[in-house]
Amino acid sequence: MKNKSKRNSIKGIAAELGVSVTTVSFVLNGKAKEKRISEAVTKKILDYIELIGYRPNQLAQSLRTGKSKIIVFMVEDISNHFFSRLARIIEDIAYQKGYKVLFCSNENDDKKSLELIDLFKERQVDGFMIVPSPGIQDKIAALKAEKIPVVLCDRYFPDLDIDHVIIDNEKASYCACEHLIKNNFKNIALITTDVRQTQMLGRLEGYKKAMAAYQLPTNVLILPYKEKTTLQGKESITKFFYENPDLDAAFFTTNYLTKNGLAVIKESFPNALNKMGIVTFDDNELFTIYTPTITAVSQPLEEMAKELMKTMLALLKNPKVAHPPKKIVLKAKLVVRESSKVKE
Amino acid sequence: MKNKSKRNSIKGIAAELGVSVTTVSFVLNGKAKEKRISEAVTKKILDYIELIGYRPNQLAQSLRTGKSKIIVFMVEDISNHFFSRLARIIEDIAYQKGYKVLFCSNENDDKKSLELIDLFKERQVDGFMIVPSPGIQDKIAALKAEKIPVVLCDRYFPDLDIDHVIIDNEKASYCACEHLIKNNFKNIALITTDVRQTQMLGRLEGYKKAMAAYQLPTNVLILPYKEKTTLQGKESITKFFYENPDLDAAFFTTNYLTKNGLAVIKESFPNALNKMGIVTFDDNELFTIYTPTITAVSQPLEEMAKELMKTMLALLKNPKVAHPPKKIVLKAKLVVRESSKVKE
DNA sequence: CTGAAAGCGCTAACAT
DNA sequence: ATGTTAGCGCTTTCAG
Repeated sequence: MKNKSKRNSIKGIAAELGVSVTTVSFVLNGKAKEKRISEAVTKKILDYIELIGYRPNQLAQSLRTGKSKIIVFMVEDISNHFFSRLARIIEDIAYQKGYKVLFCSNENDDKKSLELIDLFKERQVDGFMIVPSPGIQDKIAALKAEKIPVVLCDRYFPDLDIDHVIIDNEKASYCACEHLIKNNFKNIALITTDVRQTQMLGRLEGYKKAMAAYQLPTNVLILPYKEKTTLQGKESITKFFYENPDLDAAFFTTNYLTKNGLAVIKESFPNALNKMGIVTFDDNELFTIYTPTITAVSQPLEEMAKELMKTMLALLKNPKVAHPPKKIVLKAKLVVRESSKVKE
Repeated sequence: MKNKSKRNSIKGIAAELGVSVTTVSFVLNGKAKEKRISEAVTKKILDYIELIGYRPNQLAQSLRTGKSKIIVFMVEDISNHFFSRLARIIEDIAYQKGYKVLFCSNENDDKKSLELIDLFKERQVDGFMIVPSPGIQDKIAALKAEKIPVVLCDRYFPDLDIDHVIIDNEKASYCACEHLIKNNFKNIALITTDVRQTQMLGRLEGYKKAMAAYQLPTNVLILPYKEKTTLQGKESITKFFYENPDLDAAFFTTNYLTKNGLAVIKESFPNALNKMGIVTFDDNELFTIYTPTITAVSQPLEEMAKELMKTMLALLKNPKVAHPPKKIVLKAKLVVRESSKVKE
């Protein structure tokens, strides 16, 4: 028997078949016709490759061509329902197009983001799809300057001309609030975080504009991002509700806040559950089976993932060429359920 | 100014500094002492590297060393809460140890699994952590034969001597059932899928044994895996409940079944919600705020991830050496909540 | 039509 | 103590 380990390379194949590596390489890359390799030789090579189940070493290929066929999808937290669902869709599209996706979580932390980006640059990934932490504007600009494909997602930097796909947060928020208002809620709280990135600012703005438009008071609770899952966070919400007994509705700007908020309501204000209007950003299947079912601003995950990949693939095709950045703004959908119904 | 693009390699640095590539390489790899490079030269190189922000090309490094520092974590569906949470923990540990993780979803489909494995082998990943689909036993054996590190997760192949980390499904299931029984439920349904892998078989077996031990009747609904999220799946559950009006409790063997089950109960049997005993496999924060709160078999995610990575790292350290496979069986925890309380 | 050879960036055995 | 050099496996230019 042959030395298997040695045969698994172009060189080995060439030696075995008595042809040159060039010929093998051409055949492998479908350039047989173009380079006018004889039918016979082509077939011989193809058959042999089939026989030994040869697959080219992607590492070597990447080193040579400078393309790794890997793209990075950096999110806040891959275990967050919103991001993991996005990731799943992106995965499918990418694999279809011959790309692998490296997922990673930056926890919305600048240091971690920067480290990760550098790490992946060393690895020569072909592009970055990033849900950016607040302070990495310069790094993103640097990537673009280096002609490395970058697409931002969920939030972006207004000062930067970088491709991005986001939703119209302000409008989505405005609509959600208006919906509550039209259902007779008059004292609506906004529960949000101290994150000062575009997505959250937009949601806050939408709320403020809606309240102003209908001349209603604003009641905003801003929680530190760090408390997103802590007991402390729950306590702050509890306190806020106690101090504002007149509230008749609550709008949560992101899914982890909603979890905490619902927990607080259940624990400390059980009566409120059916009296208060409740709307949340980010949908979840479980909201359809909650009692009451929860009204949610549902982001178009499928569409976002598609646009993201479309934009990325376009950049990948021509990374060196300057192009006007694609700024894609999608619409979210308000899924009306029981929790925001008119109460008597 | 210097030609930046050219300087970003060992060769460039060596040229710039008038030393040899070897010296640079040694310094880079912390072998300065060992190879007795002079302090002065070492410092000069280090400083220069710092200055230009040089980072070695991992691709080239990998090609040379044969190690890519990438491990694969293949799960059923990365958007499934159970798997995405596992992934998040694994990600952290891996990065700490200098590894990146490529996540992918096989949808419990053999064809997809095999394709993915081959894809990643071409990419020379260092190891595989796999939640295997039912029919890839041979492929797993082949990987092991090739001395490629593999660790299975969540389920395994009893005929194969492969490292794995799983939970004691039978016992977890038995305990859950026993808990229901002790709370006076006498007609307990098991709602499961037709997946015939160890994890599901264990859960079924635990149920059967518990029912036998307490001389209670069994009521098993087995749903096709394909219907896991379809309307069809819901209809089957509805039908099952209609045809078995005596049921006083339901045990769902996996999280997507629970979602469907709760939906069905809410839609078609709203009274049952507070009368029936309900227990589910796989915990979810939302279960703590559901009404009633839902009793769940909670898998030790943190511990699973840690053991997985520990096992993988051990293999990685010495891939060529035969070793007795580590078969790690963890215990799940029953988190008792309102849904399984004694009803009157 | 096919082959020889350079080179992607890095490591490490071998030489000095 | 530092330099020379041979590859890792592949693509591609240039020569026949």
